[in-house]
Amino acid sequence: MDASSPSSSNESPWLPFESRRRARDEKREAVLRTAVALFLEQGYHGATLNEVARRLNITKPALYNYFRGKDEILYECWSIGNELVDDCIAETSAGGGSGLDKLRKLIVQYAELMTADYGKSLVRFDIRDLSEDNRKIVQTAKRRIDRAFRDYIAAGVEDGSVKPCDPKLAAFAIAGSLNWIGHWFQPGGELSGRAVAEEFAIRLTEGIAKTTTQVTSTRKTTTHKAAVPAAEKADKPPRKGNASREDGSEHHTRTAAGAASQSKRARSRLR
Amino acid sequence: MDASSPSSSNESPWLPFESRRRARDEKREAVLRTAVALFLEQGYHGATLNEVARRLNITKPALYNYFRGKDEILYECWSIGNELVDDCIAETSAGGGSGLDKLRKLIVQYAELMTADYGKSLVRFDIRDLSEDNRKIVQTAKRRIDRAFRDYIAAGVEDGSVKPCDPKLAAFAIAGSLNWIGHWFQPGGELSGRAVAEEFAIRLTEGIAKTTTQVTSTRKTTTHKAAVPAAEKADKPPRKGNASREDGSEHHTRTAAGAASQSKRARSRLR
DNA sequence: ACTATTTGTTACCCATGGGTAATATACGGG
DNA sequence: CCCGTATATTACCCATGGGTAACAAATAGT
Repeated sequence: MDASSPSSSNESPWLPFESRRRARDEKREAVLRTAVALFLEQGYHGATLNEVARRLNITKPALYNYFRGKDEILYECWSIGNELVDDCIAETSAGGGSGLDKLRKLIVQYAELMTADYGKSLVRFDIRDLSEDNRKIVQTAKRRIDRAFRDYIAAGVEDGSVKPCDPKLAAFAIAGSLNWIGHWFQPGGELSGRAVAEEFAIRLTEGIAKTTTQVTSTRKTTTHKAAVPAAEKADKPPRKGNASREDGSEHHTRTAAGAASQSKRARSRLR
Repeated sequence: MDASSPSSSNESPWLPFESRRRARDEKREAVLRTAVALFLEQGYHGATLNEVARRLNITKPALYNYFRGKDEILYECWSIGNELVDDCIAETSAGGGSGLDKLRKLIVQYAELMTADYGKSLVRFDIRDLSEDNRKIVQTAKRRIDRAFRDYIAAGVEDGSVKPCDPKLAAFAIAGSLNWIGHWFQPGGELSGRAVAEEFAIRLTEGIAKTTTQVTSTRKTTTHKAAVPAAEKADKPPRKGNASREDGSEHHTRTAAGAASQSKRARSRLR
């Protein structure tokens, strides 16, 4: 299909060796991309491995070169999404600002994740379809995400940027709205994921923000066109480039255990 | 079709006949109650009909006296939940008040529904597991629910009780928070369903309400259960479709089509 | 070219669980 | 008492799809 002819001529002699590994990883990711799309489209149980394979122009047993089984594929899809969320949390936690600021940043990023496949997998897939071990990992990670929301809210209450409220319920309310995006959002719609994300960041914090967004009644800020504060070009995804990738890891990622913690693995270009 | 011969017992001659029907309906509902609990507990695909039957102290084929198949059981579970929601909407629509008032009433009732099994089935079950026909019904009903939220919000914007906003997005945000309840709420927790519901009614409208909400958290509002018109004898199927069940041929339940509309069927004590 | 490894294929296995047929039992009615 | 209906049971079918074994083809290393 691609990149077959060159590389051996003027490239490093090591490259063929590495290119094979890279080809493998790319194939692995291709499987995941196809699988997550199919799982979302037809549901985990409705989707068959035969269909996954067919869309990749291979046959079912070939998939078993890369994954141990269907449930591991599911887990890996989820895992990628989880890493993306972890990155969001790490980034918002690292950045400064009040509790409310952090909360809003997290909402923006989380919301946008929910508009993409791997993000959707976090909320659309059923945890019970995973193996015992992986299910525990997922549950733990979900608690961590929940805690991030609660912590930011609690911090906001502390520093005065958020009205006094029950962080637990407030976090549930916010997370619910955000997770729901993963159910209704379709890329073809009139709203971009980014637009939805920024709208939600305002809307969901309007009720608990103490720094009132002061909607002066004279300006009707129609809120959904251009009222959003322009969102400083803070889109810096190119932070911390994809440096260390070939840290000779197990070529199967297998065991899947312990993979949900360190999210810095800098997945290349996802979504 | 009635006016048959009297009978021998001290009760109405109709009674044995009717008591048998009632027994049947009770068994049907028992199946549904068991099924919805099991589906929620283990997931639709994880739950087996054998297990449903086992919990009822019967065997799998006995279930087929009441339902045509697993997917119909799923649909009926969903249908009950949907009727409950329809009742909420009918009630809030009938009551007066501003758009915001209606919205809050709907939120309270909808939220409390989400803390019970049949309510959860609305958001936890996968629409794709239904038959083609039933899936269409569900989709239509979901749109109707969504529209209720949007309409109330839009009405609120009109009458000035709600800040100008995009009803579509606001409805998504609110519905998301509410639906999420169906995922995290567990009856054993520290918060009652009612408490969560009333908290959410305030919290979710705080951002869009124009009238500043004085949070008097002890809001013992409206009727929720007793407000339903008694209608004990209302078991007579209304003219139209639905027909009387004793049309020997299809002793199963009406193809499930068209059952999602009329919600006043006064299900006995659910939840 | 020869060999070992990776990666893919064809052909198959088989556990699962939804669904059905044949049949037994309880029961109301004449 | 017998019949018809409703209900339940036992025993079975079988489509589905995840998973595997045996084998073939491409590829790297020598």
